[in-house]
Amino acid sequence: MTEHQRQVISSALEGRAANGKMQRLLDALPDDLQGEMLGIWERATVPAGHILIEENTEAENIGFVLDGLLAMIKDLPDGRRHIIGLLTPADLFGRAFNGKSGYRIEALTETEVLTCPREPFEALLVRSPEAERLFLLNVLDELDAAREWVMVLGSGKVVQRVASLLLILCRHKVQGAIAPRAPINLNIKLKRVDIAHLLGTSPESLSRSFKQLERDGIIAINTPYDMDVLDLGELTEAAGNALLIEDFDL
Amino acid sequence: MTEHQRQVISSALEGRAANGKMQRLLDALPDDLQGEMLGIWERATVPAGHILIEENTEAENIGFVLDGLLAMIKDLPDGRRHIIGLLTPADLFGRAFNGKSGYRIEALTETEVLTCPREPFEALLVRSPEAERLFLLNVLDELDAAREWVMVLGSGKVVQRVASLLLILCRHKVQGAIAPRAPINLNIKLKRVDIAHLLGTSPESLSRSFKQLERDGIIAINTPYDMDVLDLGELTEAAGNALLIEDFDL
DNA sequence: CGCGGCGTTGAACACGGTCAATTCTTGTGG
DNA sequence: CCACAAGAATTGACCGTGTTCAACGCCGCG
Repeated sequence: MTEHQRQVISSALEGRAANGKMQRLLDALPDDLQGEMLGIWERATVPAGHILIEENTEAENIGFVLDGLLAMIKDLPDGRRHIIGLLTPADLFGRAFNGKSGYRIEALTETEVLTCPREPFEALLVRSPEAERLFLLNVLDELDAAREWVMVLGSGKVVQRVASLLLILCRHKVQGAIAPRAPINLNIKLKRVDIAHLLGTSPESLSRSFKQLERDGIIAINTPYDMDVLDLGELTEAAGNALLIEDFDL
Repeated sequence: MTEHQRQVISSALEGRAANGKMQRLLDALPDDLQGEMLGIWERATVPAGHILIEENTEAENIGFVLDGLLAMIKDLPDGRRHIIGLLTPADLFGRAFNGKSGYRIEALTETEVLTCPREPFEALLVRSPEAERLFLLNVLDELDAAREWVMVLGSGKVVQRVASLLLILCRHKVQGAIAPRAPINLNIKLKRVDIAHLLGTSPESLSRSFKQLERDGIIAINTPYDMDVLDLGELTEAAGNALLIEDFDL
């Protein structure tokens, strides 16, 4: 690894949420591959609304989110759109080994990403079982996340889905920290419309659900993008499913 | 590989839907590992209703479906249940490398499976990059399937979800066969209640949706478990989303 | 023959989607 | 700094869809 490469990466990671994970990923690689891995990545800043991977194309790039928020989006023939999942810092996206994508990747906010061409990335995975193992674990996590969404969307009522979303955000926020008794402050970076598309509902219904949770004393809404979860237990209750409880040591 | 092992496996695969895939998986392995892989599997027949992997436990087994139908099921606190996904012949289940499972695996019909202890399976994947690659590809497929469900469940109307389900079943049935013009006969092995839990709706709504599709001339219902898809194009239309169209060469 | 599981049908009601109007916020230019 | 415009969120009213509850028909089985 050249000094130049080290600098590119360390400056890219500077102060980013994705820093820790990226470091762990790199450390798990054999020394000689670390340099190779670093050498193929390039940093980019994309504005909100930018499309990183088009639907139904063989994606030629693999990406790694440093900062910001991306979404996997599917447009329906009737003009509606559906958000299949979110990509947050430290998430990988792109379709290594996996053909064309059935949805597109779009930036919901201005986003910092590392990208690299698919070919050398795949080649590196093929050559390095360690790298492939890391990638496999990453895919397994994505699979869990996707199944979790299946559960959330299967739950009938909208309030339950909203509660579930908030729970997931909470979990993401506290990230293994010990039992959070105090209110958890959430900084939502999604517009109401986007949340609606994510939960398969309308902005109007969302608004009502949020209000209901607030009336029930479960959350406090400061601005549409800033709210506090007052009672995690009640929130879990409101979600109606037994998701994620074990992730907080209540 | 001993002659005995060959016989165990070949008799297990005899006439099974999973035969082709299993053979392909084995062929991709280096010779010396084929025997090892075969040696750890054991065949079992489980009755409908049997639970193969309990929720929230570290699953000690990996499984491979030979025949029948399994489901990933999550029980909700309010007594309702939700089916997250189905496992059909040639599907792998269990949680290699992946900790405890958030749902349980239950047999919906009498099912034939191959099972093996998790430890040696993982060990084999670690030792053989080829095996790991196969596993990775399998997980990637599961991920696609899970995301597909996310889309299906996100679509508002029940008829659309039902149509989507039928489409998926059709695709599964014709499996790469060339353009099916004639009616496609579907043999549904799911009870109405199970379909309801899978689609996040009620049996009553299901019944009405099926009837509507029949009234529209899209399907013909012979018995609740036996129906013909008369017009694949219309069915796709009714599904409302652009899923899977490219999978049939219409 | 009667019982029980399963699927369907019908009616009443609740939930959520849709449309329209209003408020709040944000960003722009005077 | 204020006025104004555009976008976003909320609120309210209405209506379609789906859930719920109940009753009925259909088999398969004891």
